[in-house]
Amino acid sequence: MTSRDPETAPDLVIDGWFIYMIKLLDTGLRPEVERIAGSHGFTAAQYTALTVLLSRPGITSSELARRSFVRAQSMAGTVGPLIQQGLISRAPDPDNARRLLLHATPRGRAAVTGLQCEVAALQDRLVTGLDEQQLDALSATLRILRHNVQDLSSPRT
Amino acid sequence: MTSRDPETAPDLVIDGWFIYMIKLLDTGLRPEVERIAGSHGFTAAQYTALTVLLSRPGITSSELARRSFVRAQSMAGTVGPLIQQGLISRAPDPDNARRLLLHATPRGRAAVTGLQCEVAALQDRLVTGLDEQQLDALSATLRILRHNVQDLSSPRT
DNA sequence: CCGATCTCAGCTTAACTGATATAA
DNA sequence: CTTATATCAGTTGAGCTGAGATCG
Repeated sequence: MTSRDPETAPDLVIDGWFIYMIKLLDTGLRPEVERIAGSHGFTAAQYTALTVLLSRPGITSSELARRSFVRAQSMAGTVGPLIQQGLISRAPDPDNARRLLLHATPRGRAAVTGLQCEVAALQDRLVTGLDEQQLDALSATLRILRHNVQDLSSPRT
Repeated sequence: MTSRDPETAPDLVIDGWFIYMIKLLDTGLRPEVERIAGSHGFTAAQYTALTVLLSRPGITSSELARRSFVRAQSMAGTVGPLIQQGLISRAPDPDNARRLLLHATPRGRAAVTGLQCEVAALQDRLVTGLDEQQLDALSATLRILRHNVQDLSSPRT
């Protein structure tokens, strides 16, 4: 068999290949994540925000936005409905009245628990074929990439 | 200084961490890619499609869509303006009249060349701090992830 | 008649910008 | 006064679904 079929031809490494590949993976995963989140009444962004909030209780919406590389307005639109539904509580910081601290409520925590298993199963399918060493290397590399992306906003010293 | 500041606390590995991280990187990179593409009159999706087309001349819009994990209609909306502008040519496959084969025109190729350098520079900033071995490992791992994402559409053996 | 390609039309998610009020 | 937070309003990019038409 020759490699004349375009579908089976090897990938060409092009300029910006890593950026292209990240976008590609995100595009391919998004429908699955949306399907999982949607089956529990969430959007993908809401699920993500709630999950991050579980590991960062007491964060503000602005801080959540910065960590997620979006504007405060965008994050407000994401967490707003969750507050309305009583899945996230919001109370002023006693030390700084302009900051509104977010916490997942028991209902919010319960609502997201079921999703975690399904997303973990999706991730298992994503990393099929990688051994422990490759998974560790990927984790370490992704941390570095994340740090570098943070620096994109402030390129100057 | 202790690690009590939430901004400097270590990342917690949560369920779906890889999926979350891919989304995060894409979100952080997208504004930069849009800025680069926009400064040359393209959208990010148009730049991506044109770049892929350069490495896959003679592909159809549907095949391009499959490779990009989007629907044929979405890809048609992306490449349509490029055809209008004369940056992509489209001609029927002599062997199969219902297939319309796409080729980048000389103008299309020239238009995208300037972008490649800027995107390559962005990628250099993205992978700052990774050594050759880590870059090779990342390339290999991303190929596996891409293959696994392709299988998400056809989950059964 | 079925399947794949292509097109038209409308919808949704989730980001964006700009402007404004408030509080440290 | 300046800065950070929060909110209101409108815009954009880029996916999606559904309903045809055409060709093999």
